[in-house]
Amino acid sequence: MSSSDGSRQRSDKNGSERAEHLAGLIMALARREGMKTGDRLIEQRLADALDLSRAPIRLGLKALEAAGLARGEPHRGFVLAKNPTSGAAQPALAAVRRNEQVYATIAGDVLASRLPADVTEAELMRRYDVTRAELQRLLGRIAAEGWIARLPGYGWRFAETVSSPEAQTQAKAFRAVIEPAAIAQPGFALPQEVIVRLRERQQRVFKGELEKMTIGEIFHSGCEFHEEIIRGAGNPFFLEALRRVNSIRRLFAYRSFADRDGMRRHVRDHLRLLDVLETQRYAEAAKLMARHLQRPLVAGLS
Amino acid sequence: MSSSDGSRQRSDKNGSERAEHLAGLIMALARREGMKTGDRLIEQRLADALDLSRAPIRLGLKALEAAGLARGEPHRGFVLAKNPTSGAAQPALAAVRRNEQVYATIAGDVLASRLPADVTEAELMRRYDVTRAELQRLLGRIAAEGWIARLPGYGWRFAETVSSPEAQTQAKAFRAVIEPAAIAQPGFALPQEVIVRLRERQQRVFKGELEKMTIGEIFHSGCEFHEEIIRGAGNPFFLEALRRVNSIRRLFAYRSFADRDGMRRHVRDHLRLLDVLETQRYAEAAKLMARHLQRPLVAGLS
DNA sequence: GATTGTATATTGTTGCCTAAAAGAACAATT
DNA sequence: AATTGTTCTTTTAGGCAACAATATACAATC
Repeated sequence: MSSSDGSRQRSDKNGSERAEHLAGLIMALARREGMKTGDRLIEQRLADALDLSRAPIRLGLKALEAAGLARGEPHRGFVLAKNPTSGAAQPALAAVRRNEQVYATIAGDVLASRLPADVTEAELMRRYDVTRAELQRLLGRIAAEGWIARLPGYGWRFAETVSSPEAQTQAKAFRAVIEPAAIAQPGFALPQEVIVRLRERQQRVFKGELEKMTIGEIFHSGCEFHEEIIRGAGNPFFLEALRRVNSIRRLFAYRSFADRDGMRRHVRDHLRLLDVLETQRYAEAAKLMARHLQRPLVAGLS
Repeated sequence: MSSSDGSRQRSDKNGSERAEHLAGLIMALARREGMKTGDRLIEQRLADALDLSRAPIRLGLKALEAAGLARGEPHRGFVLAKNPTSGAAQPALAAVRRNEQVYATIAGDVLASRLPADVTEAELMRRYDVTRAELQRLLGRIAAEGWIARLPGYGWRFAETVSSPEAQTQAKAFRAVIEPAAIAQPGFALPQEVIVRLRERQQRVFKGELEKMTIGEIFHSGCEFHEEIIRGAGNPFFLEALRRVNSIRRLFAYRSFADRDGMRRHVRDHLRLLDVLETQRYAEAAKLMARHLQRPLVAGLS
């Protein structure tokens, strides 16, 4: 990609890269929340949602204003100037994606077995042209996702989980066990407001917005749905396990392409499931979930 | 504990601390493997088992010799001079444990909710009197075990998983789902040699060695048994999920005390399970496992 | 009363450097 | 043929400085 002369300084160019990144995060959040032009962007609200303080949020908002996506007036805060799903919002979102590039590249290399199981940090720094700090943050994240682990001595080792070609099937088999079982747990319950929120989002996806969404967003939305439901078991181990599987499934998702029709059917499944859950017929819901997860893969989703 | 004047330099004293640690690792391995006085300590073998190279192993062996636990002759390598389960071997093992102290302290504080959910690195450095590097390694490990996660901004957040008082029950409920399900998976199979190895170890524990083992070792042995079995499903997601649960259960294990009788019954369950697995009656084995996991808690083990 | 603007303290990052640890290759020994 | 002893190179860790990002508290404004 870039130069190979070892100079790897942070390309500060003109605008702060960090600010653009933050702007992207805010825009992505706005999209997820289904916000529209004219909606207020309240600092504290955003800060809470993104687990940050107001200071970085403010940076992002200013960058958003500079990009013409938000309008701010003194003492009155910021307001969305463009619809987050519109074309104008794309560049800001791309800033986030660019930040994910190295991650995605590594993921791809591991999936394609272009990397040995054991690697050293220096090797990775050279290969992907990143600083040690960037790499370490990245490795930390990957480690948390569970597909790399530190060796006692030097270096890291990739989990076999990921590179194996059966991983996708195995992930499905695993989910087919834990998700229905979670619903069938004694204390399972899903608050009404959660059901409402989930239904609303699924319906929004169902009619209309599907076409505008990226694969990443579609996938993310699906994960959120399932995670929200498994949370109802009140047992964090189920949630954790699903999260982990999903973070690995996401790696595959980058490669699959969208099948909009299959996805429609998929979302319909979700809506039906919500109906059953609402009436607290959990045994039935568990069966429904099991069937849902046994459906043939739709663009790597489920 | 130690001084509070902020001076926290690596106390090199006389002997290298690292070497003692390595010696402890070797001794612990020798115990696990059931080695006896006179057995050879082959460098490459040890290096492979501990995922290290020969250089650090050699350091550990020298430290072991200095402690009188191993005897070495030129060009003939090292030989165990004491039985690893004997009292003489205790100090070396303690060196490893000392290294775990901070980890255990943090674990205890989290379990007892003496720490807030969100913490900063500086706070932890002050509280536990460790350098940043030590802390980062520790946090990395804890993050890999899944009970802390980095926040986007400053600081870290502990998972609710751990601090909740129901965690133990929830871990059990989760295992009661995945372990039998793993055995019931279509392609489940356990190689004969694995069964033999597991049976051998369980029998060794059953008669005799139980009394000599520490709680940590007993727990470790139990985990290994279950992990080895779930591995038979050939689906790494099951194994990973169990590993993660176990690493959290280990935190509780520090607090529970051993009930030797309950453990005998427990090991008997294991042996019976192996018998059924050997004859490939997997459906039956799955049921047996389910029952095994529903037994009342025995000193936090199962 | 909620939200924004601003100032300040705290926290984490980065780069540089030296030292120490680990890995790899090969010769020597049994 | 396997294992140990030795040497050499690569890789990581530690500490410290300056710096950048973040959090927090409080005043100002709507």
